[in-house]
Amino acid sequence: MKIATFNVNSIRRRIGGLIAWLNEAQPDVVLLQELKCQDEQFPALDLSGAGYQSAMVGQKAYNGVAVLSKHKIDVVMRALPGEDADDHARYIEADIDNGKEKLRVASIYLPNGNPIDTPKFPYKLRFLDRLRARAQELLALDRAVVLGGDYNVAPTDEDVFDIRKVAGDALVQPQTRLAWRAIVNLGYTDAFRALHGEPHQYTFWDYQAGAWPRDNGWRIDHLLLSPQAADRLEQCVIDRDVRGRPEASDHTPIWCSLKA
DNA sequence: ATGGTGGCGGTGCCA
Repeated sequence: MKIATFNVNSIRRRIGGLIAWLNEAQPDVVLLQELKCQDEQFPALDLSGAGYQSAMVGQKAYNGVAVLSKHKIDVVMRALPGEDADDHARYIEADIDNGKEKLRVASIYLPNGNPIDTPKFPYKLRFLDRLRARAQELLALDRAVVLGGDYNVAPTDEDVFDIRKVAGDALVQPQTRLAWRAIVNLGYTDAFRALHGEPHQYTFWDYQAGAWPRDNGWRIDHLLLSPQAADRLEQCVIDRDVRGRPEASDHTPIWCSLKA
């Protein structure tokens, strides 16, 4: 079972490249973020033509998350509980049933949180706390759970190109990292870090200031695994070359494979 | 040190 997460930065701009990558990588499940479209604009037909069912939560111009799957999708939730006033399309949770097993997944687009002296930062921290509460509930399922997405969190200084240049950024604040660890410490495994110790392995490079050619990146897209999923973890790979293609997203896909 | 890019939607907001 191969599960990927990919912030596409507009599904309509990226649909051609996305389908090309789906055909190559052949993931079973894909968690998408930053669709930047309303429900009726989502290219479900193109995706079904490529062999993927889809479930999504759209929003005009901003945010938007989806689950794609070769197997049956049963949507469990279309928003993260805990803040009724939050109308951003940032969370979708679903069961994937391949006939042999049921996998619980969520596609998460965490708030960026910049600048940190505005209400955007406390919103990010509240979202992280709400996610911790949901992640705790999901552990009670005693099943394989994969919480994937753009967390907008660089967990350590080794996960950014130069901490000195980005020290004031919401993605590296001590409070942000503390809230991230509160989720991990419930018993979730950062799939990439479980298998790779190398520093400076990135999933996002800004469009600005030549960040990609300079490799000025950030590791902020993550796959968090419940114990039952972590037991089965086989591989975790950042498909870095996708970022270098024409009309690329500013993020690149990362995927993990779980043994049967 | 500074300015630099991209997406949406049709102006500034967001990243």
